[in-house]
Amino acid sequence: MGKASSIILNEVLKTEGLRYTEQRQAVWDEILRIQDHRDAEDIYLTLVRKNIKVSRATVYRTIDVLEKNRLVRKMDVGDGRSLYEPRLNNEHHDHMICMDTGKIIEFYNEDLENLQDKIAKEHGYRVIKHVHQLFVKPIK
Amino acid sequence: MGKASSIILNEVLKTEGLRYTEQRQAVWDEILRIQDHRDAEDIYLTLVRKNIKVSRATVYRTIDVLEKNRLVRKMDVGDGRSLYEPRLNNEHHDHMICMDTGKIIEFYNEDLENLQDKIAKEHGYRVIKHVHQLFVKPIK
DNA sequence: GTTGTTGCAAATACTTTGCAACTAT
DNA sequence: ATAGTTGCAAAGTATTTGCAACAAC
Repeated sequence: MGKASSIILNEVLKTEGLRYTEQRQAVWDEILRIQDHRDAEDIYLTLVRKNIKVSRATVYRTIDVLEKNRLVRKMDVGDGRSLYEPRLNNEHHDHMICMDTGKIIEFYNEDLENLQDKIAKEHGYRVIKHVHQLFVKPIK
Repeated sequence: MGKASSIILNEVLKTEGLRYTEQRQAVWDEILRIQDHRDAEDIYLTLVRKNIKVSRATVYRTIDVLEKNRLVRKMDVGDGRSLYEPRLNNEHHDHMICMDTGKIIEFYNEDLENLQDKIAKEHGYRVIKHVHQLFVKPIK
């Protein structure tokens, strides 16, 4: 990947007091390259096929760091594993999952966000984060 | 449990072409008894402590049947396991999870439901089910 | 050179499954 | 009698961890 991705990564590693390694860069590059929702195994296998020396353990460990530093977003599909996607800017979105095709559509709706805050507030809480997934089927 | 719970269960078993057994009744009774969000292990252990002859396998198998027939609702907390709660009527609700205490608050908001339908529709889909969890902290 | 990082394989946590014994009908 | 159900232990799936070899600084 380009220079940009290593600058971003380096910044995160510095704030965490961690070292820069090929493996960490490779995992981050791979997540950036295909900006889709992928599981750890998929990322691992893609790297292995590219002859990059990396292990599953390192993939998981790196994703943890990236997630903690908001470079990666983790999402739970409900079938055991987790999917990951890059957080390019700080844009937030929720997911619609097509039950027929498995396609994942991202959406964002301001009213929805506000409504959640309002509901939480009515109960004396404030929303720190949320999980919102619509399992849908095509109309017709 | 009373007669009511076995009538409900029997109906489900009949539509599924399954037999009525002590174990299935015991699992369903236990879920009904404590109407809270509990994991499979908790349900299993409670039954064992009551000297009811049941296995983990049967607990999981029974929950599957109950879930498929909408007597039980499954919810994913995101930490690996699933929590289950009875679906007494057909009432639907979402969850607010307190990040400080782990307390789970149920909520239902009509506007929220409608908004989701509207968003899906705009993308050419209709919502079959959804997962909506707010991870919250107390105000002040 | 020191300390963090890696890969490996074993461990973990939750859930599912094959199969022989058992039980509802 | 027969076909479905159970318990057990083994297998499965996704992820985490201990540790010795290795690499970054």
